[in-house]
Amino acid sequence: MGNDLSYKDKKVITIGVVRDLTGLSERQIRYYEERKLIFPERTAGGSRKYSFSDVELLMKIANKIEDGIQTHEIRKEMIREQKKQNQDEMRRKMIQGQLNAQFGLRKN
Amino acid sequence: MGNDLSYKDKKVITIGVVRDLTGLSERQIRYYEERKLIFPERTAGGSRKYSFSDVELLMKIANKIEDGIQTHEIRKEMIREQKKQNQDEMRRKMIQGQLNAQFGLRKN
DNA sequence: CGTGTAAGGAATTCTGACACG
DNA sequence: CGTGTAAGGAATTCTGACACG
Repeated sequence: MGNDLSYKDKKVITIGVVRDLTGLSERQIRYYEERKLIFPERTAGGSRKYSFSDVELLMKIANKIEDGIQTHEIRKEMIREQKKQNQDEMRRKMIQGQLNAQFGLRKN
Repeated sequence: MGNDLSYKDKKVITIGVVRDLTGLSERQIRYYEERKLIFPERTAGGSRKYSFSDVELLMKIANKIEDGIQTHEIRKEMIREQKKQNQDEMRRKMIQGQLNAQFGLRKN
């Protein structure tokens, strides 16, 4: 079933609150976006909006940076993980598709 | 076990986003606070912060207002519900206490 | 009673740049 | 490379008040 995109992934938190939640500076938070590690949405007026998932991700990123890993490396890691997840999702869907074809109408 | 106070109840959403999420005006949102129906937290600078629960509650409130119910009535309803919940919680705890006393150490 | 609005000010956020290392 | 900072401007939010009904 398609994930609800419930609270955890809704982009509703402005950068100031994210700063307070993570302890990072706004500069850092914006920089990680520049390096394509994080992707906030924007309000009509142009302010960034983050989700709780983003907040968690930011803390993971901050930890890696503290360990001396560069943003470029972090990005590659993230892309790798993303690919893997996509594959898993693909497999899951294909198997479900097979089952549906043979035993019918269980709507994904 | 004490609820995690996870995403749903964390006060992190500024009034502008709440406005967009609920379709209410900022005026309405602030007024319902004045009438003690909703209790946002504040940032260091004094801006209001709401939770997803608050957003849901606001929409319920808005529905009741549309039905012609006055804020004072809504407040009484809410207090009634709150009392009931407290009682239920109290009973639950007492029963748990009894069980612990007789059969020991299952930590709530 | 519930809501809109104009008013003035303060807090928030934005971008692009310079600095350091 | 990652981060701090001062700069100027725009968007956001706040409060108290007047208005209407």
